[in-house]
Amino acid sequence: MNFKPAAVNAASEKGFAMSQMQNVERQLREMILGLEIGPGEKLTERWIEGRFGASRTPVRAALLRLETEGLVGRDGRGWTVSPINLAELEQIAVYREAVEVAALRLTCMHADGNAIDVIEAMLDSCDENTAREEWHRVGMDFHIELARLSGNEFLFKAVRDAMTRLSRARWLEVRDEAALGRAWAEHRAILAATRLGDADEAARRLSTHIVGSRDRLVTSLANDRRGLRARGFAVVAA
Amino acid sequence: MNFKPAAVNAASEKGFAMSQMQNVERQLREMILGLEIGPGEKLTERWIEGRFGASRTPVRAALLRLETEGLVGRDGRGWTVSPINLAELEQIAVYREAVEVAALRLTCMHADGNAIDVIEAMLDSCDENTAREEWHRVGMDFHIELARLSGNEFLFKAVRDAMTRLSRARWLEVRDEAALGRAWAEHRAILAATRLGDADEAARRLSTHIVGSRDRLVTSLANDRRGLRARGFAVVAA
DNA sequence: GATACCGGTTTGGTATCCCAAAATGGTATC
DNA sequence: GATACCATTTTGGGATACCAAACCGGTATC
Repeated sequence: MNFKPAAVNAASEKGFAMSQMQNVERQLREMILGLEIGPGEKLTERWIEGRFGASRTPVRAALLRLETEGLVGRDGRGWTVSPINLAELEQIAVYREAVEVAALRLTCMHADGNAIDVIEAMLDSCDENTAREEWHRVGMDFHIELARLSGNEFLFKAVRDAMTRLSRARWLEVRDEAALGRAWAEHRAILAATRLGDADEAARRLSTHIVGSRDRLVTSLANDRRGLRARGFAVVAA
Repeated sequence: MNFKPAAVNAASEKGFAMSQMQNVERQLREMILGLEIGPGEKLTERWIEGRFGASRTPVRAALLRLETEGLVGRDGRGWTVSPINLAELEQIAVYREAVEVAALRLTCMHADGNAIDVIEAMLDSCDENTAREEWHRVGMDFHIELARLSGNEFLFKAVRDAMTRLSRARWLEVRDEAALGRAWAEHRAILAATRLGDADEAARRLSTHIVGSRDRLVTSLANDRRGLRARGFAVVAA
């Protein structure tokens, strides 16, 4: 029987036909990033199949794609949601710094005021009434969109990929209002230097921002490991 | 019928059990990188299925993986071997420079003489009697292994991925003996600076090497576009 | 109580079948 | 000769059936 109950409706989003594979991939990614499925949890193709009303063929394809994003991994024969790995987070920070700084330097060489205005507007859209989740999302998009301005597809994808991998950890981070404010100030300073085309200054500020961000993140997670463990989240030490 | 004729034998390489997916992926990658299937050529799942004696399920899985490597891409509904894209090659050079330099700087901070000896021995293994194909392979492995020494998995994978994407283009490049000698000299100079832990010097030489390499590559391919076209290879302009 | 063993169950890997959409090729029309 | 049109074939997307290996629970043995 080729009857697909609910998934096919969810698929047609604004009349946009989506393949089952894309559906499963998107929904599963959201569940993983939204921590609806905890880091370290086991996944079976059959569970996913039942959960999303798709057969194993698209499920399998989606898993293969998510594997390349580092969101799921193989555990022997089966599938596992990737645990939070502190050592990996530190390595990603180094990687991020390399690609983001390179992208930013490129951008500074042909800074486009309008494009920078758009990014600044993103930052402005967050105020004290904004949900924590939104701050989180905008904080990542800032880096991603900034990298996009470089015009280099590879640097852009590298940054986007790195942010995706950091996403869950950053969501788990206990962040106070002050830290968020500091981050936003740093974002604005980076933008300002970029607008002026001052590559060295922008690069320096971005590096500092990334390193500080990494330190706060790793410290927070290391301190809260007990709490995370209690929620059933696998956390691998640095 | 679940009978698998020859593929299963090729699979057990030194008693090493390999899944059909891995088999198809590896063989197809080799055919693409070895230009046995030309850039721009159309692929059908059914052709691959028949060619390697595997069913469509592992074939599709392999294609999905190769897609993330950039070796195949989607052309509407079907699959295509990625064409040689000059603009992309230039972007990859920028990307490479960012990640390779970052990796090299890390390596310089904890330079391991023995590890560097191993890489130098790789270079030494090439002489006037060495096949062109071997020079080609060692030239890539030099960069990959050097990146591995950084200890950063992400930088390493980024370099490996970049070299894979450059591989076919470099193989197509018309390279004279002199250019090869110059490249090897640059490799040795980079190693020497790295051995001394002179990060700035090593980084400078690596940057120069990459930029020079890019220029020669793009120029060569642009000049030879007619010849490549004649061989049935799709080449997209910068 | 710990452990080794065994049979049933689950699960990923694979082959195969069906379908709708897209490509193809031949034909009639202008 | 070019073009629009229709029948046929091909092809990728998806669903399902089957298998071998891994997993699990219970039992017997020490």
